[in-house]
Amino acid sequence: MTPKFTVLRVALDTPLRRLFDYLPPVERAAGELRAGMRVRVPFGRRRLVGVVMAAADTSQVAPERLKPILDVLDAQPLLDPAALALIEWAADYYHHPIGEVVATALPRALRLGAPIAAFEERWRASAAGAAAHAAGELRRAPKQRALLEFLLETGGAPAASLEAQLHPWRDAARALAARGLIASVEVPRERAAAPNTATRAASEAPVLLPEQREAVERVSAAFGSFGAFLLHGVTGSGKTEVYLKLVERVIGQGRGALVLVPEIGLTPQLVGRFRERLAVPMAVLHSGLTEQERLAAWRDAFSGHARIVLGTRSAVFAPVPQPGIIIVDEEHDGSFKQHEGALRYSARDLALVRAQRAGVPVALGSATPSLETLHNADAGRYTRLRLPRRAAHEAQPPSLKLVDLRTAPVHSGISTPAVAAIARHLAADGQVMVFLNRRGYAPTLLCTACGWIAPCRECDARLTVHLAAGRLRCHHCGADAAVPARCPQCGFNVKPVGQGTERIHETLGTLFRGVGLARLDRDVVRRRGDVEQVLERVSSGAARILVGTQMVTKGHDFPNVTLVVVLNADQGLFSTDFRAPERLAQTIVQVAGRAGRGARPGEVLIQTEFPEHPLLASLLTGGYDGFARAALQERRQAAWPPFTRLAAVRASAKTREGALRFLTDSRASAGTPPRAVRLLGPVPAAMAKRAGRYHAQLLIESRERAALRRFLGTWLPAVAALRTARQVRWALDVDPLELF
DNA sequence: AGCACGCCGACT
DNA sequence: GTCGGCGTGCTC
Repeated sequence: MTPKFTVLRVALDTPLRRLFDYLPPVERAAGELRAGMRVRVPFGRRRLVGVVMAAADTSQVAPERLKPILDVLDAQPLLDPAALALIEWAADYYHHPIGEVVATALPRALRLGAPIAAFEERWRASAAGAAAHAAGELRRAPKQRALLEFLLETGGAPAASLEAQLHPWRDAARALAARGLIASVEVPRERAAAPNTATRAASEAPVLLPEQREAVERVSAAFGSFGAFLLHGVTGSGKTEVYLKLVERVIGQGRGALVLVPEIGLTPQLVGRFRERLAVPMAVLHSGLTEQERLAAWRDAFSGHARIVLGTRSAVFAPVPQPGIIIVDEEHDGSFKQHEGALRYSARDLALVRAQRAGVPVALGSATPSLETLHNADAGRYTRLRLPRRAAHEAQPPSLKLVDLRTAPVHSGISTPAVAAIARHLAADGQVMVFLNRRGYAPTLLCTACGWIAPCRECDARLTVHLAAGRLRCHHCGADAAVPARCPQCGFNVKPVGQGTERIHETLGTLFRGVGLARLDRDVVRRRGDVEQVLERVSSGAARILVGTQMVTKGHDFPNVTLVVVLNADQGLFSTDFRAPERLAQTIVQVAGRAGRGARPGEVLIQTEFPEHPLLASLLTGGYDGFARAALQERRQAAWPPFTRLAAVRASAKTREGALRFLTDSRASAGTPPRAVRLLGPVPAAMAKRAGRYHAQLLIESRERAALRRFLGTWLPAVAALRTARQVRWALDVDPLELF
């Protein structure tokens, strides 16, 4: 029987956990509409852009309440079936309203209805225009004459270049067009992404080590079908060369590649290497782009013009027609997890799902794989490929040593042995990297008389002293105040206590006069290109000591760095967060990996008050593998992930009670949860007050992924419907990375 | 989330 | 007498 009518199920950017049914647009056949196309629809009093997820011939909604679609925005689906499947999977797995997942997947411009097919307005002179010009007309209209001349000389130009060169030109154009002397047309935009200017041919690529070749072959053998690979290569082992080779092969087969990287602003070198080696257009997506740039990159990827999409977290949703491989570089990096805002997703995990749906291999690369990934490799779900050696010939793994801060003399945060080592390496013509995960001058401003400590009014935190700027700043809410000259409590002297990168930089400057110094942290890199400038000072040798935070650990390759000093390994040794040891080990191994990448051997000094701590001991004797084995054992015994599954409901409110009340109500609405599921809490967050709001969380734990999913599926709609839910900001975080 | 409707306080 | 506070309800 033929259906009486067709409805389109549309995803709309609202927190409502359902699709909305619409009638086809008037005077258009429903058959023209396909899943993945954007439509404009009436929604209450508003008009919204949504995405058609499916067509159906019945609706739960009474027919008289169905409204017709106003407009169809796409001629072709903006989201292909694979993208829709990924979105549906994410909505289901993260228990998130599908409309918001769709919104997360699209750049803002497309969400608001911008066309994906890129057309531009081009102007050209007509034959009449040429004749008029030849006849010397328009003598009394200089603007019009200039425009006409310009168009005749250039043979036509896009509106954008007229805007740039002849502004104002619109009135003149209108006048000329009215006389038929010039005309405008909408034509397909010229390609935005220029092909990479490959300066090194593939044949000039470095010769791969046998294990690199093996990795390339093993992954290549899986082309055309799903397979997950862990590319576990020590720092400096040449993972990037493996990626490049794989991408090159995929491109050679006429397919595309998706490459995910952590925070791209910090790894300009990787983008550079792709551009240098692969002579195809590449779309680069990261958070530093303007909306226009993001849209342009998306268009390039969507049209198939850019065959390589390289981007950060949200690029996991970017279109890649005919994908051949997905690569996740530094898969352990926390920035793949979105832990704020509406949809909290792991781009690494979604990359696996996407690869599976697309039937292509996915390669997860890291020198310090996450314990989850190692566990999956152990369980045989991922194929483990090892790169145990450094690729640069002669490069040796660095030697790690601890400096016992209980016995070694320390001045301004740097121990005497560390100072001696720095002097030694500088004398031997080496470069030195000093790592401290704390920016600013000092973490505390203290009154020496009464013990007052500068607090943040809005957070349970101390203000950090930024001396050069003369400001006190909160690193949690951004609060900013002048450094007081005297204690506001007793009027006595205040002084900065403790060490930040700014102060260490200053100290090193006095200890090593005349030696070039550079600093790399969020305070010194404000604008685009700042990171490159600092890195350039290091690679050129102008700076011989680099002081920095986490930023220095990210993939930069400085062959002359022979010494790395970790100033304080102790934050994280005794954290309540069960993932803190993993993060600390990853940071230490990553920063240590910056040493000895050239011909000379590297040395790593780690300052600690707890040299006998098991984490440090296992790192020193067994390296990251040894640490990971021990840590996984502990996780198993303590029943933490990856041996159990976690989710957290996080809430914040203007009062502590408000946040806790909502979570208590949430817990109550669960009734008696299934046996496999446990609810823990609610508890206030470790730093309960942040930016003037009080944070609390309720933890959900289960031994079975499926049981957790089922429970959340029934419980969450009830939570969302709670009366108290309206009075708080809340979100579900599935597979949370940080517990606080 | 928006956006409206709907009842109770301090002001043009 | 109104402007506007946020509780409640609805969106195909």
